[in-house]
Formats: sequence, C-alpha cells, structure tokens
Amino acid sequence: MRTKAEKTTEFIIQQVAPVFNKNGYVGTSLSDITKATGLTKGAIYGNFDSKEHLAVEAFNYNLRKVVGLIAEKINAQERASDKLKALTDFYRAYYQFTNDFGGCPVLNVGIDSNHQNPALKKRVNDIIDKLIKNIEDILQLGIQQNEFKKSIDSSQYAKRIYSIVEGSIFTATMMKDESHLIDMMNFLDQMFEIDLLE
Amino acid sequence: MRTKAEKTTEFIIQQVAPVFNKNGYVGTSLSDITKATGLTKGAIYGNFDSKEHLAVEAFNYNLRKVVGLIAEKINAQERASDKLKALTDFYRAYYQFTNDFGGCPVLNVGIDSNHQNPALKKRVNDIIDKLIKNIEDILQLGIQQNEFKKSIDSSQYAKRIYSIVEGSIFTATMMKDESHLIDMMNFLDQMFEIDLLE
DNA sequence: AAATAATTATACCGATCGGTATATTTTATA
DNA sequence: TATAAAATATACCGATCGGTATAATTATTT
Repeated sequence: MRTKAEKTTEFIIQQVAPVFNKNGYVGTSLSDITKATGLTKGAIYGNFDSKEHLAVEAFNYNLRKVVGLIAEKINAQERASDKLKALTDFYRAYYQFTNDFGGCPVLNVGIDSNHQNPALKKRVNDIIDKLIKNIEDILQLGIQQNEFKKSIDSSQYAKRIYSIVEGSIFTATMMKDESHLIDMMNFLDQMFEIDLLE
Repeated sequence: MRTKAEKTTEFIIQQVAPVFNKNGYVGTSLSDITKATGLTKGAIYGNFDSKEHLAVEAFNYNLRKVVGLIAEKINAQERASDKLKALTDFYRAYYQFTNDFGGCPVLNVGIDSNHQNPALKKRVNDIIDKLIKNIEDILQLGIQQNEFKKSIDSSQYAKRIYSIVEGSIFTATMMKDESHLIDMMNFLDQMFEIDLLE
C-alpha cells in the first residue's frame, strides 16, 4: 500500500517534469515548482532534499516516458529490419508526443546541463550511450540473422543513426515543423535499405 | 577614429560571449559578466541597457565568428561540389573551433532560448533559415551548372544536410569526441556523391 | 476515538538577482 | 593645461533566489 507521501512525491515529479524540460535547471525556480504543484516549499522539501535531486527525478520521469515507449515498440518486433522500422515510426510521431512536455529531454537537458550541472550531464551521457547501444544491438542482431550485411560497422553506424535522429528533432523543434522530422525518418528508412540489406 | 566606449563595448561582448554560450541566458548572472570583464555593473550598463541586449550581441558575436568563417571557405570555391566539400571540411574542424567558446551557438542558444527568451529565439530561427538557404543555393547552383541531378529537391535536401550537421555536432559535443563529427562529415561526402552527382 | 507519527504550511534566513542614482575618474575638447 | 564631457565605480534598491526551523495540519496506528 502506497503512503500519502509516496503519491505526493510522484505527483510533484509529474507536475514539475515538463517545467524543468522547458525551462532548464537554472531556469526553473522554486516558485515555478510551487506554482506548478500548488504546494508550498515545505511540502517540496519534505519530499526532496534539494532542487537538484528533483531535477534529476524530473529528467528520469520524462525519459521513462520516451524510452519506455520506444523500447516497447522495438521489442514488439522480431526481425531487426522491423525493429528499425519501429524506431523510425516512433520518431515520426515524436514531435507531437514530446511537444506536450517541452520537447526531447535528451536534447534539452544535454545542452542545458553541459557546462552547468555535472550530475544531470552524467545522467544524459549514460542515456545517450544506452540509446546508441540499443541501436547497435539491433544492427548486430540483423547481422546474426543474415538480414544485414556483415560488413556493417555496427558501432559506427548506430552513432550515425542517433546523430541523424537527434539532429532531425532539433531542426523540427526549432522550425516548429514535424513534417521535417517525418521526412528525415523516410530518409533513414531509405538509407537502411541501401546500406544494410543483403 | 573609435572612441573609448566603442572599444569597451566590443571588449565586453568578446569577454562575455563564451560565458553566455556556455551557461545560457538565465545561467549567466551580472556577477558572471563583471567577473569575465573585470568591469563593474556601472560600466556594463553604461554600454548596454539590459542583460538581454548584451546576450543578443554576444550571440551575434559568436555567430559572426562561425558564419563568417564558413562563408569565407564556401565563397572561395567556384564549383558547387567544391562548396559542399568546403562545408564538410569546415564542420570537420568545428569541434575544436567552437570548443574554445563553449560549442555551437545555434544549438546552445536554440535550445536555451526555446521556451524562455523569444527575442533570442527569433534570432536563432532567422539564422537557421539563412544557413539552410545558403545550402539550398549551393544545390541550385550545382543543378544550374549541370553538376548535380536536376531531380534534387534542393529545399528538402538542404534541410536534411542541416539536420545531419547539427545532430552530429550535438552527439560529438555530448560524447566529447570530435572523431564522430569527422566521421559524419565523411558520411555526408559519400551521400553527396551518391545523391547529387550526374 | 485518542495518541502518535508523518506530512504540509508559514515565516523566515542570508545571499544573490537585475537594475539604477550618483559620485568619481578618465577621456576628449578647447 | 584647464575645462567640459564621457565613461566607470560605488553604493544602494526591491525582488527573488534556494533552503530551513518550526508550527499547524493531516494520516496512520493503537
């Protein structure tokens, strides 16, 4: 049975996560936090011992939503090529999906924390490594299953995919134009056909 | 003949530009500014009427360094394919070039200002449009000169290039690994050969 | 329901925020 | 070199910053 406090802790994170994602760490004040939650500073510091810990939890929360969904979509597929298709499909819908809570958390927090907040930056770096690793695993699976060419440098190619995805998100976000992101995912699908398929 | 004030104004911008680029608008305080310049608030506000105007000038300064150099490299080439090669060459050296002042100003200020500072965001959007337009012009030149395929959608293809460039910068910056950016520029060179050349 | 424990609100802390009025110093003009 | 003008330093403004001690309230346990 969940205590009141545990529910409040979760509630605070939910309410505050989009605020941190939009405004960044220094850009989010305690008064922003109390306003977003309707609670007072006493309640906030009763559940979190610092603004920084709350920011980390907010980032984790945003990330779980994103990574949880893409992992689900990819895991639902058996073949490596279908997993890659699930990946591009996911990012085709990414603009609308992330717009509700202020855009891509990896991009936002990565840039925001880069010269400012080592704790958050570390978290972002770990996530990026993991995301690239996941793509790499798909590529290696495809090679194992004789679906993809054996000559593929899966590590290098995974990084390339990730950069293209994140760059597409950036440009679409700046232009407020999801069609660009969709076009880039079409581009990736074509690229996969040419580069990967046996 | 330049007055003392004009030189001081320029000096302040120079000293403050990397600080804003690293820490963002809200992340840069007046005390950061006085520390970076060795001047007092009186001197700062004698030359700029607000922190925001100074931030805009700092962004313009960082941008001039970047855009000035790439324009120079591209304009030095006659043929469209050589101009694209100049572009990838420029970004091959971009990591080291921008690391001195805190990374890509378009990426940094674009994300930083997105939900926070409309004035800065407007400037970034205008710059992104201009950068994409410049690439588009190169592509159209190549088509005119019968160097590139006529079937190329220059507007779409320019946006694709820009996204790939910016995404590569992001990933390289996060990983602190310029070799990734260099690899991505090799990738772009190959892509140009396949997609563009007659 | 009473007692206790857990949680939230209130009121406050020193420090720092962006910005300004004015005194002081430096520069340019005569 | 004396004087006027421009530029910088000092001292201060109210507001807000992140954080905390304590009082008031709400949940939980007995």
